[in-house]
Amino acid sequence: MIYYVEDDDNIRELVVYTLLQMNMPCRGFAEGKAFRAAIAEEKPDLVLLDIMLPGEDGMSLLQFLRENQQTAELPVIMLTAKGTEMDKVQGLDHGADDYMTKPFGMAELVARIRARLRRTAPKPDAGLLTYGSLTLDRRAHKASVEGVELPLTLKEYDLLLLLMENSGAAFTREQLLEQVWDIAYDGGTRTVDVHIQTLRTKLGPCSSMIETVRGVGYRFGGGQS
Amino acid sequence: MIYYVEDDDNIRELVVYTLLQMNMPCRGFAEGKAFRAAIAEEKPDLVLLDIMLPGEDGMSLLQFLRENQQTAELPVIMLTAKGTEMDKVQGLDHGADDYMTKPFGMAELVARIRARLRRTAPKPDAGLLTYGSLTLDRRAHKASVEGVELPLTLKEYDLLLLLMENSGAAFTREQLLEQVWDIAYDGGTRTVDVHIQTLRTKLGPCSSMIETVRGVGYRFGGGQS
DNA sequence: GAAACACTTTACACACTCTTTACCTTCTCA
DNA sequence: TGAGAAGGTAAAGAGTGTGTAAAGTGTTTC
Repeated sequence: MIYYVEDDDNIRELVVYTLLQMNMPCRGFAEGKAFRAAIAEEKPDLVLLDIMLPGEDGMSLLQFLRENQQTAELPVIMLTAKGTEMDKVQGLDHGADDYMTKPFGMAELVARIRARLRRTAPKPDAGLLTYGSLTLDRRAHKASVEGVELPLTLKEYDLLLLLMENSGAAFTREQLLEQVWDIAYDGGTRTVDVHIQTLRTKLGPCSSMIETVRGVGYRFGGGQS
Repeated sequence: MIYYVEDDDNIRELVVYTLLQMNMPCRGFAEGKAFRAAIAEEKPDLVLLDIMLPGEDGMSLLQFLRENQQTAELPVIMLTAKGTEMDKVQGLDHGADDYMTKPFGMAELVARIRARLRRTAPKPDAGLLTYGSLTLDRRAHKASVEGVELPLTLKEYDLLLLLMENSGAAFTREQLLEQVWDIAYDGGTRTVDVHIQTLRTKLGPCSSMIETVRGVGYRFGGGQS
C-alpha cells in the first residue's frame, strides 16, 4: 500500500489512478491531518510526499515519520515543484529516499517506486519448498514435517530436493541416478529404491507424497504445489 | 568505500576528489575490467556507474553485480548522460537504486549517496550478535559466553562471525574457505574442520550451536535468530 | 635468535552412510 | 490362476566423512 500526500486534486488523482492501473494499491490524501490519521491505523509500504501543502508541509511530515519508530524505516519519495539543488539536498538529508521534481513522468515515478519497494520487499521465502506439512529449507539444508526436523542423510536430502523441485514430474531410476548420484546408469542396481524406502520411512505421515510410478520410477506429489 | 566507473577522466577525477573531500572513501575506474577485478577483491558499500563506457557498458556491469550473490544487494546509482525517461526507467528496472543525469550537481550527488548509504549503514546496535548466552561484538571484535570473553584467534572469530551472521544457513567447507580464508577450494584440506573443532572447544557450553551438516559442512544455530 | 602464537597438515579411529544382496510382497497379463 | 516382473524391505559389508590429537610450518614479538 502506498500513501500519497498532495493538495492538488488533479495531480493527486492522476497519480493515484496511474498507480492503481499498475497494480500498486494506493491512497491519496489532500493534507497532513488525514495522512497522519491513516498512518496511525495502517502502515503503508511507501510514502509519496508533496512538500508544499496547505497547513503542515511535507518536510515536517517527513520529520514526523522519521521520529516515530514504527514509521522511521518507511521509504519516502518527495514529489514536488521545488526543484533547486538546495531543495533536493535538503529533502534527501532530512531523510527522504528519493526526490522528484514536477513535472515528472509517470513511468519514471513508477520505476523509482519499484526500485524502493524492491529493497523493502520481504525476500521471497528464499529456498523454502513447502508441500502440505512437509517443508524443505535449502538455506539450512534440512527438511521438516509438521515443524519437526527430519534426520535426513545427504543422498536422501538431495533426492527429496530434486523430487520436490520438480513436483509432479516422474523420474526414471536412471535419471535419479544421474542427477542425484552424478553417475551413469550402470544397469541393475536397487540403490534408488532403497533410498526412496528410507526416505518414505522418515517422512512418516508424508510418506505417501512420494508415489511409485510402476514401470518408470518415482514422482513427488500429485502436481499441485 | 565507493567505487565509481566513468571513462571521462575529468568527470571521474572531479567526482572522486569531491567525494574524498566529503570524507567518503572512493575509487575511480576508467573501464569495466579494472572494476570487476576490484570487486572480486573487496566489496564497496556503494557503486556509481556510468552507462556509456568503452568496451563493457554500465548496464551489463549492473547486471553482473545483480547476478552475483555477493554483490546483488549493493546499492547502485547510475550516473549518465542518457537522460530520457525511457533510459531512466530502464536503468531503474534493471536494478539500479537511483539514476542521475549529467550534468549533475555535486551536492545532490552527495545527498543521494548519503540517502542510499543511510539504508545500508549498520544499525546502531548491529554490532551485537546474540544467540542464547553467546554474544559476538563486531565493534569490539570479540565474543563472549555468559559475559566471559572468549580468547578467539582471528580465523576463529571470522568463522564464527560468518556463521552467526547467517544463522541457520548451512555452509560447505568450500564456501567457508572462500569467504573466511579468501582462497579457492584446493581439494582435500581439513583446515576448516580443525578450526571448527577449536571453536567448539572454546565455546564451551555453546559448542552445540555449531552444527555439523554431514556431507555438506556446518551451520550455526537452529534457524531462529 | 628464541619463544610464543596462529595456522595448516597429517594420521588414525570411530561412526555413520551408502551400496549390495537376498528374500518377500504386489502387480500384470496371458 | 499362475508365472514373471517390478517394487518393498531388511540386514550386512564396504566405503566415506568427521572428530580429534599431535606434529609441522610460518609469523610475530621481545
